[in-house]
Amino acid sequence: MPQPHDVLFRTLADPTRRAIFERLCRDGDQTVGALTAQAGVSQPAVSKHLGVLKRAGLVRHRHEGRQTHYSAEVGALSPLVDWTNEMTGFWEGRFDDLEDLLNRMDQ
Amino acid sequence: MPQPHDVLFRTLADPTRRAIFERLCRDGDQTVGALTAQAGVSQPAVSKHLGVLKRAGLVRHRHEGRQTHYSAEVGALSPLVDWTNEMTGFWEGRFDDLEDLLNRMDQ
DNA sequence: ACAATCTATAACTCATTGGCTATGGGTTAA
DNA sequence: TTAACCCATAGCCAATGAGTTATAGATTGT
Repeated sequence: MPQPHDVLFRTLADPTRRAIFERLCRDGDQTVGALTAQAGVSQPAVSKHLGVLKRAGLVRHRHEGRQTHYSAEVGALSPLVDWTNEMTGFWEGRFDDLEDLLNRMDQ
Repeated sequence: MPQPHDVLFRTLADPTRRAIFERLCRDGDQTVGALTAQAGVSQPAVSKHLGVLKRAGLVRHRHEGRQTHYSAEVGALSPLVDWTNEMTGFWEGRFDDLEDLLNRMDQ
């Protein structure tokens, strides 16, 4: 029942977690250790954030030896884009309605 | 120091608050009473959410007699759009790099 | 003036959650 | 095998924040 964009908003609301996602978008594939090195929080905290990001569909992971590589799944952001388009679209819709009204008043 | 999109993510993370904003986008100008009628929470809760939305720049308000009208400020969403574009843009950037590399290898 | 109405604020409670340390499971190196 | 390393999970704590009721301020109606 939670809409797709709901999970995204909740997941990306935390600055630390969003920073991890941004890093993955910018620099691509990263190990947990590399992410921890610049996250400013402990490794378990990073792992937890990665778990949340994964359940939101925002990251994928693959095991390589004893380390895990995570990468961003940018396509998962589309519900967010859709939502913003919808919100601004409503406004344009009302603008069109106003135009229609004015046109009809002209005649 | 908080980036503009940070406030937006935090503000829109709450479902009740986001629903209020969506309502304002869809149906335009609304009084606190009208918003409370369909929010599923108490009037003080709605007022609080409106306060948060206002501090985020997402709504404007005007007083009309003893009631307050709120309206959506859709333009305030642009940092969100910019952020998503940036995230997907990084990915395209890496894709372009790959293309460049392949082109150079062709020659 | 008084009552009714609308909104905002105050004070409080409770659930959520982001952080930590400790530890276990799995993998590579000595 | 033993040690060192990487990551995930468990368990705990403290801060945040969304909700409530109570109430004050401001406006309209009687």
